[in-house]
Amino acid sequence: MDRGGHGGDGGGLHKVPLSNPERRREVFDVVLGLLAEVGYERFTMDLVAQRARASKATLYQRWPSKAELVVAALQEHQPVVTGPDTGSLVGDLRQVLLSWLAGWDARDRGLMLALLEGSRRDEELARLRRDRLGSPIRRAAEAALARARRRGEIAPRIDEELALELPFALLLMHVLVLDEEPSRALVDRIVDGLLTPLLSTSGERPE
Amino acid sequence: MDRGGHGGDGGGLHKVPLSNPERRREVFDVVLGLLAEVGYERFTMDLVAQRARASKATLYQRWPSKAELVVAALQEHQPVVTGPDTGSLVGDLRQVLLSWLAGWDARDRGLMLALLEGSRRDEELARLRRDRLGSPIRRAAEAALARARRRGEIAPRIDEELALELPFALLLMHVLVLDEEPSRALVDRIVDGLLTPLLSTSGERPE
Amino acid sequence: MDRGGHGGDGGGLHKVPLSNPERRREVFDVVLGLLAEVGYERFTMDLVAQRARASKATLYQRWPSKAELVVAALQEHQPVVTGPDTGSLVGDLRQVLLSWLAGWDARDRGLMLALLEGSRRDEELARLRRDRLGSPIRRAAEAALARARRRGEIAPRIDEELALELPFALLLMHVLVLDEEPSRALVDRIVDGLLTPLLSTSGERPE
Amino acid sequence: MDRGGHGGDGGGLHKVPLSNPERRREVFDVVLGLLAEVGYERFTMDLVAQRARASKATLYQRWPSKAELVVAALQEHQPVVTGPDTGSLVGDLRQVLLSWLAGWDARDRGLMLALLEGSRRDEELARLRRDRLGSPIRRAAEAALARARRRGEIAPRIDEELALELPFALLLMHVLVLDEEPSRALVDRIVDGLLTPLLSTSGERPE
DNA sequence: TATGAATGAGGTTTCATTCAT
DNA sequence: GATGAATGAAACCTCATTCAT
Repeated sequence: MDRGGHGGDGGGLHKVPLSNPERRREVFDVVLGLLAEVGYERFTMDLVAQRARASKATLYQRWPSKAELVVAALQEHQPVVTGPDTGSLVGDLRQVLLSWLAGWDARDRGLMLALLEGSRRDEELARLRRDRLGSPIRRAAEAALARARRRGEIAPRIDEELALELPFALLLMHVLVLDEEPSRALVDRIVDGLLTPLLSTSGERPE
Repeated sequence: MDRGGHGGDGGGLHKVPLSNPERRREVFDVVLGLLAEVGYERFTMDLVAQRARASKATLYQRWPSKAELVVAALQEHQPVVTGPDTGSLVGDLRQVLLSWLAGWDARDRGLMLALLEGSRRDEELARLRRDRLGSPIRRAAEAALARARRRGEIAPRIDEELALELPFALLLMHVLVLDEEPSRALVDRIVDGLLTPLLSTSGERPE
Repeated sequence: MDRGGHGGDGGGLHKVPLSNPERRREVFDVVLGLLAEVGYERFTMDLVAQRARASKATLYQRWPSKAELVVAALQEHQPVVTGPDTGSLVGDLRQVLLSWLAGWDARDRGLMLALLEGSRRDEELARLRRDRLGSPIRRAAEAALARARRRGEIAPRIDEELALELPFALLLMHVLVLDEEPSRALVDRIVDGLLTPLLSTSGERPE
Repeated sequence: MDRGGHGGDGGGLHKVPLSNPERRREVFDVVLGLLAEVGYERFTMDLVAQRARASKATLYQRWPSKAELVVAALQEHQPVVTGPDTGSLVGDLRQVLLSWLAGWDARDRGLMLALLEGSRRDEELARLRRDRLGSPIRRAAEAALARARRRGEIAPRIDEELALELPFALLLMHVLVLDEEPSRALVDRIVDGLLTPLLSTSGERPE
C-alpha cells in the first residue's frame, strides 16, 4: 500500500527474522491493532502479513494457526496493575483503579470485544478471557482487601466479593456497552459515589 | 422446539409465505437460535435457510441483507421488565431484577455476545446494543428511583445513576465474562450485599 | 483460456444447471480427463472449474469435496464386460478379454493410476479400487468358468482362481508398469500362449 | 529404528555431514520410510528434514530437488534376487520367487505405489519404475530360462516371455490391487498351480 | 558445510448475494 | 412470492525452494 519512502509504514524491522524480539513485538503490534480494529473473525492472516510486511508462510512458521498467533499476541499484552498501600481500603482501591486507567490503551476496548468474540471458537482464548477480563483489577483489589482485614477495617453486611467486582463491572459495562473510553471522572464517580459510602471508614479522596 | 402439527419433516409452517406473521416468527426463532449458538460471523444465511426450510432467495426477498435479518429478529426479541411499587427503593429494585431474571432466556447470553460482535460491523446493531444491553433494567429502575425521590427516600453522597447501573453491570459481567447463568442467588447477593447497605433505609428482603 | 467462438471447448453446456444429466456428464468428462492426465493429487478443483466452465462454488454445491467429486465421476465410468457362451472355456475367456479391450478408453491407464494414488488418501476410493481393478474381467470370467464346470471341462492340477486372475494381472502389468496400451496382440498372446496350453481341451482361436 | 548411541534425542548421526556414507544411508532410510508411508505427493521435504534431523537447506545442498532426492534413495534400494540352478526350469523359478519374497520389505508395497505415482511427474522416476517393477524377477528368471533351453527343456506352444512375466504380474496385482502382503502361500500356488502344469517336465516341489 | 528463516504460488473450502424459473 | 442453482471474492493453510549467516 505505502511503498515506503521517507519514513511511513512504521519504521520497518521487516526482513529481520521473527525470532528477533523487537520484530516479534512489531508483529504483535500489528496483530493487536488489527484485532482491536476488526475483531476476531474479520482478522485475517493476509492482513497481518501485509501490515507486518511478512509473508503468510513466515507467520505460519512461527505460529501454527491464526488462533495461536492471536493468543500469543494477547498473552504478551498483559496490563500491569499495582496497588500501593494508602492506609485505607477505599484509598487502596482508588489507586488500583487509577493504575489500571493509566495502563489503558486505545486498543483495549477493541481487544476486549475480540476476546469475547474469539473465545467462542477457541478454548484457549476462552481461558484468556476469563483470566484477563475477569480479574485484572481483581487481583490487586484482593490484596487491598486483605490489608483492610488485617487492619480490622470491616464492612458489616457487605458482600465483599461483589464489592470488589463492582468497579470493574461498571467500567466494563461503560466501555463495552456504552462505547465510552474509561476516564478519571468515571473512576472518581465509582470510588466516591459508590465505594466510599459502601466501604469507607475513611478513604478520603486525595489530590 | 417445533411443536409440530400433522406430521412431516418436523412440522412447521414452511411453504407458508413470509408475510404470514406466524411464519415470520418461526424464521426469527431460527435466527435467534442460530445467533445464540454461533455468533454473528459464523451465522450464515445457508444455515438459516436450512433450518427454517426456506430458500435463501426467499429470505433475501424479505430482508435485503444478513444484517437486516439479524436486526429484525433481535428487534422483535424485546424482554419485558416490570417493576411494581413495593414501597421502598431497594424493594422495588429487587422486583425489577427478579422480573428481568424471570424473562431470561437460555439464548440470551449468546445473543448478547452476538450483539456485541455484530455491532462492530453494523451501525444499526450498534444502536441496538446500546439500547438493549445498556438499559433493559435501567428503565424500570429509573421509575423506582423516581418514586423513591417522591417518597423522600434519599441516599446522600450516593451516585444514584451508577447505583442503578450497578446491578446490571454485575449481572452482565458474570454472564458475559464468567460464563455464569444469571441466578436468583446472584440477584440476592447484589440486592442484600450491595444495594441494601448502599441505599436502604428499609428494603427488607421478602420471602 | 479459449473464449469459445466457432466451436472450441467441447460444445458448451455451460450455464446449464448441474442437475441436468447431460451437463453432469460433461463435468464428469472433465474430471476423468483431468484425473487421467495429472493424477489424483495434482487434480485441482480450480482446473475442473476452468475446464468445465463452472465456478468452484458451483461444483462444491453438488459435490461437497474433491474426493466426492472424484468418486462420483469414477463410479459413473463403469466398463461393461460381457462374455458370450462360445462352448469352450478358453473361447469364452478370449471373448471376455476382447470385450474388455473393446471398452478400453484412452484415459483408462491414467484413471487406474489415479485410483491407486487416490485410494491412499480416501477409503471410498480404496473400495473403488479393489472393486474396479480387482474384478472387472473376473466377474465375467467366473461365469465362463462355471459354464466350463457344468460341461465337465476340467483342468486337473490347475489353480483355477489364479488362472482366471492371470490374464488381467498380465494386462494390468503391461499397462501400468510398462506403459503399453492394451492390444489385441497382447490378448492373443495371453490366450494362445498361456491360457490355451493351461486350460484348453479345445479352445481353438477364432477368426 | 534408531539403534541410538550415547543417549540424546533418538541417537542417529545428525550433525554428521551428508557426505558421510552412513549419514547418507540414514537419510535415505527416512526418505524410503516416508515414501512408503504417504506416497510421492504428500512426501514433503519438511518431513524428511524433521525425521532426518537435518535442515531442508542441507538436503537441498546435496540433492537439488525433491525428485532427485527420491530417485537417489530409490536407486540405492535395489533388491537382490538370486536364482540357483536346481536342474529344472520350474524349480529354478520357484527359487527366484522365494528369493524375491525373502528380500521383501514391509515398505515395498508403499514404495511401489509411490513409484507409480511419482513416475507421472518425473521422467527419471518413470525410468526407474519400468526397470524396477518391470523386471526384478525377470532378470533372474531369464537366466533360468536360458539354462532350461540349454537343457532342452522345452515347452511347446508356450509364450515363454509371458510365462516368465506371469508370476510377477500376479504378485504385483495381489500386492497393489488387493492389498495383500506377498506370502509363501501365494508363491506356492503360482508355482504349483500354474507354472508347473504350464512348464514342467519335472520341477517337483521341495520342502 | 549446515542451518534457521523467509516466501511465492497455490490448494481446498466457505459465504453473501444474485439469477432464472 | 418461492426456489434451485450459480458465482466472485475471499479465508486458512501448505510446500518446494532460496537466502543469509
